[in-house]
Amino acid sequence: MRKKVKLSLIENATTRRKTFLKRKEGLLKKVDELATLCDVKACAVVYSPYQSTPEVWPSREGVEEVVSNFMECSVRERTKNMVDQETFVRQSIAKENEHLNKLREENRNSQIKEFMFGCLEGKMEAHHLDGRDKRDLKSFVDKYLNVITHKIEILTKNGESSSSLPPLIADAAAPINLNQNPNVEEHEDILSMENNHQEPVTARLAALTIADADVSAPNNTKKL
Amino acid sequence: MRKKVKLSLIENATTRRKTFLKRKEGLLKKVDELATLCDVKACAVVYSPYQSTPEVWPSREGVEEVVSNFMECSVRERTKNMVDQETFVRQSIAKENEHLNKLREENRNSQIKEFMFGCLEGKMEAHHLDGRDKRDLKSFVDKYLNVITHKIEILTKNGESSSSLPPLIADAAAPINLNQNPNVEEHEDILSMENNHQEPVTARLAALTIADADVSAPNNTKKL
DNA sequence: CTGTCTATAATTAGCGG
DNA sequence: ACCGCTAATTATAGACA
Repeated sequence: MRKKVKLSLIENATTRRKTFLKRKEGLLKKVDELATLCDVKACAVVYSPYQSTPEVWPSREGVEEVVSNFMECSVRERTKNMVDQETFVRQSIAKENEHLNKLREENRNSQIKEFMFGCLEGKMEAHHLDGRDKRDLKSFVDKYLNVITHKIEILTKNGESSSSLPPLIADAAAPINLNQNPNVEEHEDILSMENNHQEPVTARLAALTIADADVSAPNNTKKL
Repeated sequence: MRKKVKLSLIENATTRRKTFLKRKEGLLKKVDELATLCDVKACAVVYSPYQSTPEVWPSREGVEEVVSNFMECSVRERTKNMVDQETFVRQSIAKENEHLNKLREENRNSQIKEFMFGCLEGKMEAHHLDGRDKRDLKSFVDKYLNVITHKIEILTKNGESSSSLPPLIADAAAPINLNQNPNVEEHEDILSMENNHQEPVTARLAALTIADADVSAPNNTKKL
């Protein structure tokens, strides 16, 4: 499997040169596209140990024009929209961290959902929940129940006001029969629940609501 | 389906601005990566109507350093590795055309293969072949037959010299029975034929070889 | 307009010739 | 070294908030 390259100096000289040539190509293409699509003046200068003279885009004159315009600004002006490399990298890192946190969030949510549905199939014993897990699970179950309750209300009202649509949903007190499809791999997202699991699940969910999901000392250990 | 953007000035100003912002980001990131991965000095200057001062990477000093190095070269030197935009675009077009031709080639090959296998299932009547089609089909069939013949030779020799491996392939003179799997969708590539179709097909293919695949006036019409 | 999301297009790392 | 290929990563167009 192709590995995701680490963003740091490529040690192997052959590889480094190859990468350089490929990426320089790509870069010049990007500059060209940017200029063409958006009608802006731009230039790039790349100064490598592989060629005695720097390579530039779009042409010597083009570079000189852009650069002289740049040089004409006062230093104050020049500095205004400037991104120095350190700031740039810091910003990139910040962005990546944000993204990472989002992924962690998603991941945790999936685990909780997985666990919740696992419980409904009676596989509760395998996990040890700490305080945070319990709190999050409770809030997840609550959210789920709210959605279901809301749906039931809507549909009940519809069923009463207009008998033309047959009630789509079983009464919440109806007997529960979950295991008809015992190996469900994907559980639908709670916010986009269509019409699969939610009806007969209700009562069980309510029963499942964790009794002591309260206030143990906050504990950030991630295991769930 | 997201459409492949046409490489020309974006008419809609809002879209153009959005594209500009996104692509400028991407571009600066690429410059950063190139410099980091390959340890080269590089800079980019983008001069847009959206900001009063040009945006640069990696920093004012960085740009000035790279640019002054550039300016120090004699004009002759400067011009050496220069790519002016016109040449650049011409090269891009040439490359794209090459690619296009390769795709045409592939496409034609697929059609011929498709047709050949179609014939083996008796669906020959639907097509009208011109001279070129016939020639290409003949050469395709010949190639195919060569591969098969070669395989048979190899395997026959193996079978004789060492009876430990049972012959994997039927004798070419054996009765033909193609239609056991009548709706084959994918035919394996002729160069990587493993062990599916080729054996019983041989004799039929030979019989199919187009009688008059010869020398009608060259005709470039593409229909097959 | 500015930002987020997602499906698709584009780039490119690693490999084999 | 340089090409071409393909599978993987990355960029981004377009839709939406």
